[in-house]
Amino acid sequence: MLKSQCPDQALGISRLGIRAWSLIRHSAFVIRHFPPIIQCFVTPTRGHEVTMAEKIKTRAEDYSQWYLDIIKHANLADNSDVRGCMVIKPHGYAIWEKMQRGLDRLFKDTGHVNAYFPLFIPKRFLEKEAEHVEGFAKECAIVTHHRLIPKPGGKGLMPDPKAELSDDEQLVIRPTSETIIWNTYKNWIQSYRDLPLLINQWCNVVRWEMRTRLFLRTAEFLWQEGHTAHATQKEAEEEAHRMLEVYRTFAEDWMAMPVLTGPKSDGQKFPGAIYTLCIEAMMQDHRALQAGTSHFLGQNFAKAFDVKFQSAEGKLEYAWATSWGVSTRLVGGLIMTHSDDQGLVLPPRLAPIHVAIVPIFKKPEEKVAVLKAANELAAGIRAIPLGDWLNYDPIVVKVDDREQYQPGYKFNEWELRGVPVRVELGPKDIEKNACVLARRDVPGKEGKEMGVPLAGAPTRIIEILKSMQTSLFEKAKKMRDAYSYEVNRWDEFKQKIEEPGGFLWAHWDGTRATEDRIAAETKATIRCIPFNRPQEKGKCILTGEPSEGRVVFAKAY
RNA sequence: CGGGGCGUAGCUCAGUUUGGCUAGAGCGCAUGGUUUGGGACCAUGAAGUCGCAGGUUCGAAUCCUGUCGCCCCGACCA
Repeated sequence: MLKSQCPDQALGISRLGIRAWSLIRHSAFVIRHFPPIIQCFVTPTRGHEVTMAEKIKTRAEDYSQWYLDIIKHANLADNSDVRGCMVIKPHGYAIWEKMQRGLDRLFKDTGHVNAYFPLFIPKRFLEKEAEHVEGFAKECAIVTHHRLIPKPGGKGLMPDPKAELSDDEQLVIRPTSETIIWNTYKNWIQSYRDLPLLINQWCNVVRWEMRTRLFLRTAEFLWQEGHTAHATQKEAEEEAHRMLEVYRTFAEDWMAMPVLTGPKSDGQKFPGAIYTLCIEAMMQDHRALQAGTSHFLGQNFAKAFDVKFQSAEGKLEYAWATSWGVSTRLVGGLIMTHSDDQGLVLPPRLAPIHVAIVPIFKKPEEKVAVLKAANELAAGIRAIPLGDWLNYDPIVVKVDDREQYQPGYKFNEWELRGVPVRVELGPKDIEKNACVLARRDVPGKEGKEMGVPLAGAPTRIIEILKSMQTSLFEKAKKMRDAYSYEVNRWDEFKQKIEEPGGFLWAHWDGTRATEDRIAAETKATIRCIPFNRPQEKGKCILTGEPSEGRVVFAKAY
């Protein structure tokens, strides 16, 4: 019966065996021309969603491909020709810039200043702190020569043997800067009056990773690293906790990404630290992402680099240290926390573009009227001060007046790029002095508001942006809570970590050996020993030994 | 670094088994026209050192060796 009503469908089906696309493309055609028929034919799938499938794999189909597709099609980054390194494209970099600005202000508000230390670190510096050396030695890029010469006989260049650096001169590209910085602090710190020293640097670092993944783990990445020196242990520990709280604030209030906070187990801490605090988030595939770390370094680096100061009592003492960092990995976390199968979803406070206005017109006189209204509306939105909420940055409104694309194409494109609010403005709206608003976090019709009066649109848009910021957080938190379990039996642990995955709150005997065994059997590691865990003694999930409280296990990125 | 898969136009891929005419398609791109409220259509056109380097051969995208890169699974990993 369907065939007789619409011969095109039969054609589409017969092509299926030859090429899947034929059917898909063909059904898109059918939809436009025979709207009543599709309902029984392709059921709920709308034409543009089928087309989207050409570009983005769904999360259910292939989560890691979905992640890569989003990055590619939202124009965030490319793989480069350099092994393990990425090119961050303007739209991706704009997100990082937003993060930098937000974080930098939080750092400044807590008394920190920025400085810059060298990219090259003398190898001998790295050797000075035993645990630190061991932690980083395996993944260093090393500078051994300082000149290239033509290869004998052939094309190409080679390091000049005469320009080889002596063992003592060899440099590593910084994997982190504790050593060069503490070597410098030796000269800056003499008296307790020089403390605390609260310094941050924005820079790149290199870690020679075996397997890389855009934004989440690359050989070179961008980050900030704070390095502070204090007169007392108490002050340094407070600093480490304060900066973790800064990270939590940024993750939750700006990125709308809920995080657990707490110390790492000894097995997971930073090499050279007394302890490491972390923020830990859950991605949509229920794996954990370490999103930031803050370390209490004790006097380890002060001792290694002989950083002593004279106290008020006139005694010579070693300084107490912290370091803390977040990286472009946050961009990966942001993508995996909020995005959907249509593309990128960005929380408004970090969106490089907040509002896209899509004008719709056919006739020249319509074009004039619509563009005028669009520009006036854009000006009206820009005129609303958002102050602190957007870090005193202007709200960015784009009037998409490109004429080579149709409105439908633009709708999809702005969705793909994660613009929080889209305005649709055409002749029908102009007649009513109104417009249509669509919010990115609610896909389809439910996310659209029709007939919003133009005069009130700017304030309505701001309301939507603000509500979107909180609802993205709530949605992410709901997902995390839905995949967090208290687990008490080992078989249950093994089964849950496999399917559906998530955060497993389980008792642990506190030993490295047990942690390693659990990791070996299940690939789950201790992500965090949450500050807010309930007071509850118990028995270790694996060994049955006494446990002080539950820790959070998960598979991690 | 181990196992598997894959590198052909910006993207997705066909062609490789069995070497042989001038290397193809769709999408995208450019130009012109018709279009424009959820990814428009027609016409014309541009675009490739077949990942790279050697080798075998009269002849290599195709066979051989090496190498680089990507994806998946391990190992590794603030």
